[in-house]
Amino acid sequence: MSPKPVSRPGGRSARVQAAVHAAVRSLLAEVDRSEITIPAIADRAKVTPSTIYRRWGDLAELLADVAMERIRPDGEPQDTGSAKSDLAAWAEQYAEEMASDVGRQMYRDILASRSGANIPGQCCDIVRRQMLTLAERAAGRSEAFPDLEAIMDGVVAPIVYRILFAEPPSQEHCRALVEALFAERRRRDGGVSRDAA
Amino acid sequence: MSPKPVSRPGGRSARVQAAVHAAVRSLLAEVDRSEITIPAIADRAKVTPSTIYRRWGDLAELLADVAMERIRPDGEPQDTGSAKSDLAAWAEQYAEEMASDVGRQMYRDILASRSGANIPGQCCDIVRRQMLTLAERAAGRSEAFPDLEAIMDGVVAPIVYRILFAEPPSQEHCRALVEALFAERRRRDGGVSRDAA
DNA sequence: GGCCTAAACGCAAATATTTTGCGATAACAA
DNA sequence: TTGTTATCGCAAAATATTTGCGTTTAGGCC
Repeated sequence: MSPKPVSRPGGRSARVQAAVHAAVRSLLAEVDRSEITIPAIADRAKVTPSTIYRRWGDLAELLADVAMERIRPDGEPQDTGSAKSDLAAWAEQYAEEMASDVGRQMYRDILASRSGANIPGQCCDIVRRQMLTLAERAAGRSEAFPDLEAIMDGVVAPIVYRILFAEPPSQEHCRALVEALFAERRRRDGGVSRDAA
Repeated sequence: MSPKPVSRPGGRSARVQAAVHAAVRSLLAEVDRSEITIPAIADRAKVTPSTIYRRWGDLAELLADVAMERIRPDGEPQDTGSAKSDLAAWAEQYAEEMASDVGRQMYRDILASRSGANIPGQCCDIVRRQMLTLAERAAGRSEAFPDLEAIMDGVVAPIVYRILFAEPPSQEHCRALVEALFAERRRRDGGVSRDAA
C-alpha cells in the first residue's frame, strides 16, 4: 500500500510528505543504502517512525514513491528539428540519466514495489507519454513516426534492459536502435511486424 | 554479500543450504510475500536465524540466490528444425514462464540483489548462453543466425521489459519479434545496425 | 584410520526495527 | 465558529537483526 490516497492533503500532511521525501533524497545521496532505514529517515525528517510506517507501509514503498517522483521528466523532450533526431536525442539522454547509479537505483526501487498501484506500469506510462508528444510533434510537421509499441520494443526496452542487467548502452548504440527502427518502419510502411501487445 | 564462496561445501553446509532453499521455495508457493521472513524460513528449515543471516546477509540476497537457482534452464533449448523456429519457440516458452507470477517475482528478486556478485549480469549471461547454443546449432546446419547482441535487443529485452513494466507479450508478439529480427538480418547482412554495447 | 585447524552452526543476550493502542492536533466541512 | 475524523506523536509491545561465545564437523595432514 504505497502512498495512500491522501484524503486530506492539506498543510500538515503535505509538510510531512515533503520532509520525508527530502530526507530520503538526501540520505540516498549521502550514505550507503544499507544505512537507509525508516528510523534514520524519520530522524532526519523530524517525524516519528510510526508516521512513515502508517503512511507508506514499508521502506520499499517509500523508496518506490520517491523514485517515481524523481523519474518524472522535467519538461517536454527536446525539439531538434526532425522526428528521428528527436527520438535519438531523447534516447541518448534517457539512457545517460538512467545508467547513472541513481537512475539504475530508481528503476530497482520501482520494481521492488509491491503495492497494488502498479508502480512499474506508471513508470512505463510516463515514457509512453513522452513518446506521444514526440509523435504529435512529428504529426504536426507531417513527418512519419514509428508506432508507439514499436518504440517501446525497439528503443526503450533495449536501453532499460541493458541498464538493469548488463552494461549501459553507448550513445552510438542508442542512435543505432533509433536508426534501425526508422529503417524498418520505412521498409514496410504500416506493416504488421509489431502488432498489439 | 550473497551466498558466500562456500569454502567448505561438504555435508553439513550443503544440507543447510538445501534445507533453506527448500523452505524458501515452499513458502513462496504457500504464503503471502509479506509473511516470508528470515525467522519464518529458519523455522521451516530447522535452522537458527543467525545461520541464515551470517551466510546470506539479508532476505533480499537469499531470495536472489533462490531465484537464480530457479531461473536456470533445465536443459538445452528445444530443437524444432530451423534456426528461426528454434528462436521463436525459445522466446515463446521463455515469455510464458517469466510472465507467471513466480517468473516475474524471480526477476524482481534478482534485480533487488545488492551483492557485489552482479546477479543480474549472471541472469543475463544464462540467456546469452542459451542463445549461443542456438547459434552453434544453426552454424552446424549452415544456417544464418542473428548476432547475439541483436537478439538481446530485439527479442529478449522487449519480452523482459514488457513482463516487468507492462503487460506480458503474447505468443504472436514474441513470434513477430523474432520475425522482424530475421527480416532485418537478411536485409543488411553482416550490417552495422547493431554494434557493440 | 586418528588428529588438527578453522569454517560453519546453535544458542542466547543485546540492539534495532516494526507494530499497535491511545490521546492530541489540525484539516476540512457545515 | 464548531464538529468530525484523518493524521500525527508518543510509548509500550512484538519482531527482527546483530553479535559473542562455545560446540560441531568438514577437509587437510600425518
